[in-house]
Amino acid sequence: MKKIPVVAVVGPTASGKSDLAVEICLEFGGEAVSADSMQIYKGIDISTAKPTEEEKKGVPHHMMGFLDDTESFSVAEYQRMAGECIRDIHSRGKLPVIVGGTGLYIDTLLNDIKLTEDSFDERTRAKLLERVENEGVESLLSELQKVDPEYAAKMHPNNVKRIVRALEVWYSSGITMTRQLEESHRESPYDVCFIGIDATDRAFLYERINRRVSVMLESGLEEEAREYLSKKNTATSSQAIGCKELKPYFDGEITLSEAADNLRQATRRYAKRQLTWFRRNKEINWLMADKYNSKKEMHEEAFKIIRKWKGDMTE
RNA sequence: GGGUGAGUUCCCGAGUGGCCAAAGGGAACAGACUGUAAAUCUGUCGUCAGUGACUUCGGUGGUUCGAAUCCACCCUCACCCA
Repeated sequence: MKKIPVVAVVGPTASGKSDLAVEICLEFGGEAVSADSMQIYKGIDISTAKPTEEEKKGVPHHMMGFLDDTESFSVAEYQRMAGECIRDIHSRGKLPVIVGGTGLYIDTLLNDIKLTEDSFDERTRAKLLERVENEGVESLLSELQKVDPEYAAKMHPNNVKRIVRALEVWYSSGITMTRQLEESHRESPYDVCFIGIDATDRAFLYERINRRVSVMLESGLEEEAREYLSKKNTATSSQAIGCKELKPYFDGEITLSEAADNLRQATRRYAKRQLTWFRRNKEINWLMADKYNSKKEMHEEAFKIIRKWKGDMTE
């Protein structure tokens, strides 16, 4: 079976992914598919740094701003929906360009990871969490040791979330995490050209983040956060960096400038984690943003990589 | 000018004679990550060699077998009285 060609633009927040993706779409006739766990939400446009209509330059962007921020979302749904987008774009003779910083979403989508059926069970999870409260994690960890010693060995006792999830998978589907991990890998239907943006000097990235936060504040982040926080959003979106950092300021606990500093710091730490995630993907062609004199120069470099990849494919 | 309190490793902050390279937290760096992932978890964190050595706790000098911890003087900061 012939694989679907896909370009993936990855990297830490504020590195210039959105920009590059738009230029790639323009150059190669593509459409963007966002791979961002927060940009899927409606509203919170400023805090999630969604590209504006102007910045999109007429390029269609999928998987962005379609979900109400009171709703939860998961990788599985992302995988299914984004997969449909890719097939649709490809069927129309266009090049799908995945852009985003959510490593889990990207890997799950592009490696076509097979997720366990029926392994998502809120009630089981709630029960397990309750047991953590009453019995302590150790009890659950030793239970996991019995059903899946291999996975349990990798778990640190503080890693409550993963221990609980492993047991949740086991009780709801009868499959151990170790088995799930083994069986999840299958032949990907995509031929991916990965472009990553990083910088030789971390400070370069951090400065960009700092600046971006200032711009967000100037563009009305405060208002957006007030509005967002006024609603009840217990779901996935409340984890987003942006509104939650401003809350202590609204509550009068800290000053605006302190909140802004916290926001910058949280974003920098996030960028660091993104880098850690992407660095293990050896297929990524890294572009060092601080090595180029202009955006255009970096974009040209990306084009070159893509042309070569396309050439290799048709051979 | 007088009085009181304080100065600790990048930051905050414990430590009041040996068990102190110095608790704890933060930052930073590195790593993990398979249905909450912008979340969550882990490791390192004075220097060098890797069971040891060396340099640190405002400065200088002293007491002591031994000091971040005690004494003297000095410097800086905060508050109070003038």
